[in-house]
Amino acid sequence: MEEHLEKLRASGRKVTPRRKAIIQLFLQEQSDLSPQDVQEALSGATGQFGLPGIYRNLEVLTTCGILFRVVTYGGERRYALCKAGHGEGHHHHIVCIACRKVGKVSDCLYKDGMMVEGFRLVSHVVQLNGLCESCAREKNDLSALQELRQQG
Amino acid sequence: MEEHLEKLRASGRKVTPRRKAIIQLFLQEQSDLSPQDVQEALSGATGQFGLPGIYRNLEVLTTCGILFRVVTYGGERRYALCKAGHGEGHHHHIVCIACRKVGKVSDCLYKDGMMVEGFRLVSHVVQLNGLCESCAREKNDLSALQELRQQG
DNA sequence: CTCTAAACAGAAATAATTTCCATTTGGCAA
DNA sequence: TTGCCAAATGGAAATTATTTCTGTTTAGAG
Repeated sequence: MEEHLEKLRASGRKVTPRRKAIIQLFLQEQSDLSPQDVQEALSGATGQFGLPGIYRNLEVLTTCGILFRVVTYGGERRYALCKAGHGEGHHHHIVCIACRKVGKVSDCLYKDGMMVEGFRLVSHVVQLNGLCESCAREKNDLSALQELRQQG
Repeated sequence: MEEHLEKLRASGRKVTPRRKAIIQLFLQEQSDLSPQDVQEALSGATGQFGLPGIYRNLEVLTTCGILFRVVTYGGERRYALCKAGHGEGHHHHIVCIACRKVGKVSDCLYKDGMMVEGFRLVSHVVQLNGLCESCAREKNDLSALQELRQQG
């Protein structure tokens, strides 16, 4: 937790109860969450959480590198805790399709500047989906995979 | 155009004036388009195009491989003409950040099944952004790049 | 030419996201 | 510690995006 708050301070933002509650939630839930998920999870506990505030805070937490926005082909808005430490540079994430655990991918196969099909690469969006070690051991049936393969 | 209509027929869908008009639009505009862009472009020409119909058709055209949905970190809904021919398998696209030209990336560096950071890769989302040959020649000033680098 | 499943039109419902503004608060400076 | 002020909050309301529904039309097989 403290390491996350440090990122907030480093970017000149305030540490507020709301932000701590949201970070706490992401720490508990190991999955990625939509703004609606966050509202549902936090409502009741600490009074009401309005969606506007949640949007604002998810945005702030993403800006200062505490969360990242998961990329899907469907474009749904979902966030997860960024696994990179403060100051670490370019990286991507890989999400386990079974347990939603998030891993950090430091050495991306694509490097900005490289040539691809006649284009010079300037930026790239990469989101990997896979099975983490423990889930891979459990799931030797591939049926669930097929289902999830298309989700991006 | 005909090659696109063939994809429609191949998937058992009907070739309708609406669908032809949408494909035609994407053929003219070389950029990627949102449903709203499509509505604006097509309204007036052939009477009214309601957004519900546009959503439906963009979805259909995507399903049968004529369009693809561009992936961005922001999650906006934008479509572009798929560069892959009928029956071609797994591929990604690279978009020129200057002229929006789309290129096909057939041999992705990531392969499902490979191991990445302890995960077994099941699916992956890749969207590349770069400069096509002609734009790269023009733009030796990097200022525009910086601006676009974050867009995903 | 007929018939039928698929497509269309568009109103309306729903859901997602942003804007606004009055009130409160974290954290720095005195 | 206390006070200040920019930043954060709360929540209503506006806006925009997306889906659902229903009755009508049409592409294209036979």
